Amino acid sequence: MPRHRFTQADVAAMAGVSQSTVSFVLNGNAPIGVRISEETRNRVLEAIRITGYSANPVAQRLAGGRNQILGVFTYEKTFPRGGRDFYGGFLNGIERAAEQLGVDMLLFTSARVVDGRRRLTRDGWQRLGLADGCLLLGQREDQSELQHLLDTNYPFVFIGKRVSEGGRLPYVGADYVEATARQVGRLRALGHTRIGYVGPQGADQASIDRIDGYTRAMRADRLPLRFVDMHDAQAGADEIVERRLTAILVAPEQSPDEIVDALGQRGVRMPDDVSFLLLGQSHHLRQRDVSWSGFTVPREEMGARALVLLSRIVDEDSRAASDSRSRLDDADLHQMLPCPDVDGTSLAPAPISERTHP
Amino acid sequence: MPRHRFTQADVAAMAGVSQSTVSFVLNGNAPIGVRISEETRNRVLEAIRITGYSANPVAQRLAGGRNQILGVFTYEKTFPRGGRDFYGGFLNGIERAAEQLGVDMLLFTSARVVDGRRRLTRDGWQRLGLADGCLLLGQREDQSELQHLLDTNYPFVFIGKRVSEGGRLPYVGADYVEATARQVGRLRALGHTRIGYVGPQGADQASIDRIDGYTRAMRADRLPLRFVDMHDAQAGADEIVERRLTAILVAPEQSPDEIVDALGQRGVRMPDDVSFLLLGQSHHLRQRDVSWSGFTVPREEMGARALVLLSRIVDEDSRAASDSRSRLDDADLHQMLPCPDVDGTSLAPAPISERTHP
DNA sequence: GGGCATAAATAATGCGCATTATCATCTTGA
DNA sequence: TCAAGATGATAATGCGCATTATTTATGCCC
Repeated sequence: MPRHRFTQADVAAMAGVSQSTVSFVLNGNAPIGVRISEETRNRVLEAIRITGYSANPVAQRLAGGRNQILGVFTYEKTFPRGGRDFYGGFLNGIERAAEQLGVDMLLFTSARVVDGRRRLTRDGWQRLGLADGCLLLGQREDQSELQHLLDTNYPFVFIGKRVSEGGRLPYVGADYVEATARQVGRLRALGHTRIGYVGPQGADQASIDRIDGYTRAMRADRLPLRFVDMHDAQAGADEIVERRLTAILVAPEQSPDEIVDALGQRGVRMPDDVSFLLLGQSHHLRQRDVSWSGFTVPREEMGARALVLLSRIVDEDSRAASDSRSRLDDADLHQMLPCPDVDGTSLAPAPISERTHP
Repeated sequence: MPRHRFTQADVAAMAGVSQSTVSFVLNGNAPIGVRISEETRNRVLEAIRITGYSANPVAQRLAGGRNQILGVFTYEKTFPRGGRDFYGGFLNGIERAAEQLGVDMLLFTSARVVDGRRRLTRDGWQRLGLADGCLLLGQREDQSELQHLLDTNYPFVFIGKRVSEGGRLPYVGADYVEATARQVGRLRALGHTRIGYVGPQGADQASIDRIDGYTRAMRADRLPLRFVDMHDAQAGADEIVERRLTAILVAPEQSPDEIVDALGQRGVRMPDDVSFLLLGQSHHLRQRDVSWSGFTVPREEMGARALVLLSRIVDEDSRAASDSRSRLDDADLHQMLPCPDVDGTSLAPAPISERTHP
């Protein structure tokens, strides 16, 4: 039999006051018309100290309050499997922030899985209510789900840029556009002009932004775009050789190893003949010992910032009634973090031949 | 304004019955004296289908029911940091099981940190009540905390063997004793006799069990024990050379790399001169490319089994009143999983010289 | 036709808290 | 002197559900 834990009523009895008084003391913010004298306040606090009382988070939540739980919903499986780690970095940052904020993390592992992806269905949706708010991670969110989120005014934050829904989706993203353009700059500075791009051309924001950054930077320098199809590593390698590319920007979905292998078979060496810049960390857990140049996505920082933002949104919501003006502006709600460069061993100056005959 | 979600009362109204009837239909188990006709039952179910009703887990919990949340408490930080990954494998298995059981995972990241370790203090303790039960991971649990857990009858399961508290702590552990003894057997079969042990001699169960397995196996073969102090890698390497050891069992807390390096400097090669068997996976995230022989701890399996066990305990508890006999016996409550051998490149037959002159 | 099981359900209660409405007791000012 | 505030609190309510106690038919036996 679960022994009775101290409740506000217990504390109240000990302090000789009513339960509501205890609640007011605890929450600090007594509504207009309710006042607690300093003397009573102290008696209550003393009783709390003695009993070691702490609020039952379930009851808090049911009564419409906050319960210091923030949820994490991932559209794919949360933990690394099959050699791919999508969320590790983010979770790290989230945990760090959660610790600092003093909140617990709820992973929605119960959500129904459809086509290998978790869905926020009607029943799954209701479970979100367990937490004060929720972080959303992953690519394949569903339009109707988003609409529902917005409709119900449930606090949430995306990790990763989201432009749909008229910019009403709060997110913390990585600035792929700027970072990718910057990589082109690095290559230009080393004399490269024949710069290719390898990566998916999908509709996900990361792909769009990387390609955008590549396209803009190349156009600004009046260089021709060279998209290499790496569906087949051998054919792709042939194409790279044929077009005499001296540098490749590689999206992390693509395993750069294979390309390097295929090029190696053709006598083309990395980085002397072809430089590689990786546009973010590889998702593949086991990489070989190559240290790639390129940029990294500040995943930890993104996770931490997202949780902090979510926490702020939750706070705002709870005092929305009393304090009309929202303190969260567009810059808070839509954060783009810079992606720092990485200096590895896959970047070298363009071959002399290319520099003399561009 | 969070739009009103469907409640049992809504469903009841639609079906023309009372809220309690809906509750009974949902839970299936109407108490003695309460009966619901098939016809009413169907009407309720139909209303549930139409509304898409699903229970509010918070209310469920407050009312003393279960809410399909299982907690995970780690004494160290949950996610990998500082190059060490303590829990990754476990979490993987836990998540898999959670998905199958249809429960959400709550990570108690809010617990107060004392001396770099999370503590289950009075306030942290109350928060456990958010979940139906909780898994405990990590080494440094506190005696009084354990007592409290037992006193309150809160459902929990340890990951990792626990022998204290008179065997009343449920756990899922790895059989280090058998696995370590088996490693001695592998070495014996290859002609080794001068077998050393490198690892902490602490009071944690894993160390105790590994040393126990080593000691027993060596004694059974009437071989002398050789504990090597690796506090200083150089001194340790000297000792290995001096004692002419041909094989070393290494606990994973110890980084085997350093030992091999130190030995290499003395012209002693792995595995030709000295074989190494690793007693479990290394916690160090970045290892070099050596593939160690030894055994692995089935962490995923442990995590999954522990969650399943926890779930069963929770279920038992809820029907403890009606069904007096407990269906969980000692073998359920104290599971030891075998640790499969790993064939790497660090194991070789004993040098000829040692075989002829043992 | 009164007592009495049985069937089929509902009403009522409480979980622990936040919040709203309400109530006493003092001041003041005119 | 008495209404109008101000002060300091309490009582009451409801969140959504599980559970216990109670009620209302209906058939059946003697």
